[in-house]
Amino acid sequence: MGNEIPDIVIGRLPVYLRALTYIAQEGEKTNTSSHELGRRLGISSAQIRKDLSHFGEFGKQGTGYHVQYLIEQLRQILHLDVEWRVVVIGAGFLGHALAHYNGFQHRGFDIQWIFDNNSEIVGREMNGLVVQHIDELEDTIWEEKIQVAILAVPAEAAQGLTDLIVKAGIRAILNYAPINLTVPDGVQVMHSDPVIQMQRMTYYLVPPKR
Amino acid sequence: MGNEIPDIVIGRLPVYLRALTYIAQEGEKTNTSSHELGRRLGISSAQIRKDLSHFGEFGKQGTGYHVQYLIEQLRQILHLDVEWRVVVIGAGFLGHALAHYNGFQHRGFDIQWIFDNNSEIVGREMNGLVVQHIDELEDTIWEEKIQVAILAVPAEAAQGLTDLIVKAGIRAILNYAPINLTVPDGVQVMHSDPVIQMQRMTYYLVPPKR
DNA sequence: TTACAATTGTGAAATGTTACACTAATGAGG
DNA sequence: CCTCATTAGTGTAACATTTCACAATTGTAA
Repeated sequence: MGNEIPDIVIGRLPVYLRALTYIAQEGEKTNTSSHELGRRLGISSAQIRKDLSHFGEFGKQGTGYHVQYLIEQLRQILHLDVEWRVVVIGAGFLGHALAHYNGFQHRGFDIQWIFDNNSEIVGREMNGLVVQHIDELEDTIWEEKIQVAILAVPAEAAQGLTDLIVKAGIRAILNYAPINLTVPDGVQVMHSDPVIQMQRMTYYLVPPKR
Repeated sequence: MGNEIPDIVIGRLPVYLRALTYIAQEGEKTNTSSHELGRRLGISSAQIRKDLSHFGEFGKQGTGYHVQYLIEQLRQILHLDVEWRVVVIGAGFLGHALAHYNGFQHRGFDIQWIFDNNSEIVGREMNGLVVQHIDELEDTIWEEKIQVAILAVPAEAAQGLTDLIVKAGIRAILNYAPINLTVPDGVQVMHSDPVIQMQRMTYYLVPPKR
């Protein structure tokens, strides 16, 4: 008991949650099984059962899992039963896209601020948000007790801003800058560099002849 | 001999490559070591050496790795010695951001086409590219022998388009739609749903009291 | 009421990954 | 030439993750 739950298990839970949400939306079934989930996700049913078993017994032999109940349980486990307020840092093309993406809503996140250092962009309106000057970033995080940030700035600026926002209280960073960030223990970072992901795929491809 | 190289090893190579590129740009050293790389990336030096040893002997005892040489070797391993031509599917806010991102250049990728089904967007110019109608997608992939695609469309459209582009010859897909794609064997897919990444982090955070 | 198909949760086995610890090579400095 | 600090590559041990396989439970249908 009291074992650490592997990171890799945590990483799959949001995927399960997303798949369950689709099943719920389809509205055809109130129940599902590890086999169905596994088939949809390309994961073995045993792994899904094992993963869930770290947190409790959510299913029923013979009938499987009640979709809505499992969704609620997963949301609790992942701390998504409250809505996390998020700052976006950088209002260039990517920040602009993030501000306009409505997929955060209903999945646990609410983008409430967007910042940039470019005075031509500051003050502009993006999907209901007004771009703030980056000088106000530190105070905003501090005063509003924001814990989650999305970094959408050039690589050169990323580490400096990271140090600043961590000092101000940020505890989770989704980083789009193509650079490896260094953060203190206890601060979560996820990296999202599209080129890294594409380079990972080309290894398996046969290069074009030209 | 002839062993399969683990996916997880392949996944780290692009990260090594990116770090080496920064070291090369800094221009202060022509050589580096597994220890330095590890320190920068938060990875153990033993792991870096082990990973590289799958592909050959690139270093020299006592002196480490020649940065430029290792960069070239990694680019070859990852099939980045030719430039991959890429189609972006979806010219909404995200597609727009991708079209304007110049970070693909010099890292092995060249976005040459962008498609959308919205006639109000088709014909618009984005960073030198003209948005094409999605009806031309299949023929373009086929005729130009494109193997890499970035999907930036709503979830509802993603699987249908995936089936279409795979049939047309696409072999690697970077998917931004918040849905799990099903593809035939031999087709690579990487998923990039920001919400999944954020949900993974909130598990480790203490939720705000409100 | 009984038989049966479906399904979970889980120990144990199998497989995969990382870390350790050591040998051998290298170059710098005396 | 010798010594020493540095470092790669690697076999093996330690650790982590996945898969297997099965008992137990459930609901359905005869």
